[in-house]
Amino acid sequence: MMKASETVLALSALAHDARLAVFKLLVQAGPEGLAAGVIAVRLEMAPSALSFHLKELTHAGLLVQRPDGRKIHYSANFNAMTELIAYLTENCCQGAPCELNASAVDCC
Amino acid sequence: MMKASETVLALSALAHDARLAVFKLLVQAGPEGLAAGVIAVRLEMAPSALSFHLKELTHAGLLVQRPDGRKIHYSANFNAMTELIAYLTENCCQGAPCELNASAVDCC
DNA sequence: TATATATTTCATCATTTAGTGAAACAATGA
DNA sequence: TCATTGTTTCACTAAATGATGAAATATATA
Repeated sequence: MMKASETVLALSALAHDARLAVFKLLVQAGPEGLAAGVIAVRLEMAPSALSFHLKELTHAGLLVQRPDGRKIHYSANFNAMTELIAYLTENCCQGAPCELNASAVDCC
Repeated sequence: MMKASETVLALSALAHDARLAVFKLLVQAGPEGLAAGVIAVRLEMAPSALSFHLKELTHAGLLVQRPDGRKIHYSANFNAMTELIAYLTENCCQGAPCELNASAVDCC
């Protein structure tokens, strides 16, 4: 189970346009992930800016790094995201039951 | 369905120790919510600091304000939280299926 | 070894965020 | 009306965040 401090770290990491876009892209890319340079091209970001955001997401445990020659592949840590959602769901449902909408139910 | 920009706003609002604590407290408190002063006492926060954070959460759509005499009651907007969770769940599950852990499934 | 490629790190700067205490505002009750 | 209570707003300050471009690092290839 996730601690509040870890949750805040993960939320902070995702609470930025560019970082949320990076995470979504890497979720779409699947377990193999994408090289930093590919992400930079796809999202039209400066390499140094992207590197900064990748570090934030990785530090929060939401991304995993894997060296591949002179490239570095980043991929989404699905387990961390699942734990984050679980934490929020618990806090959402505590006290009063919540009705998840169709899309959320379909998804899992 | 939630937009990315709205999601970032909600995530930013929750990405702070004090604000996450406020939101959790108000979820526990249920639909009636709590007066600002009660929240301040429970969480040992300065009134002006709390007011700042309540404004952030309200602006993000996560809280609802209700005047009650000279008190102001704040309550959690469960629908907004549900939408936020739905957005994250969709992004979590897109590309590769995710297995929600037991606590999350039990909850809803 | 020299060069090119991929990414990170660093220094700098502007912006945003958050805490503090005083003052202001609104609503109630004497 | 005056004082009290509950909350917000304001001005100020400190700290954190994010963008930028240059330099550094590491790996691969000629």
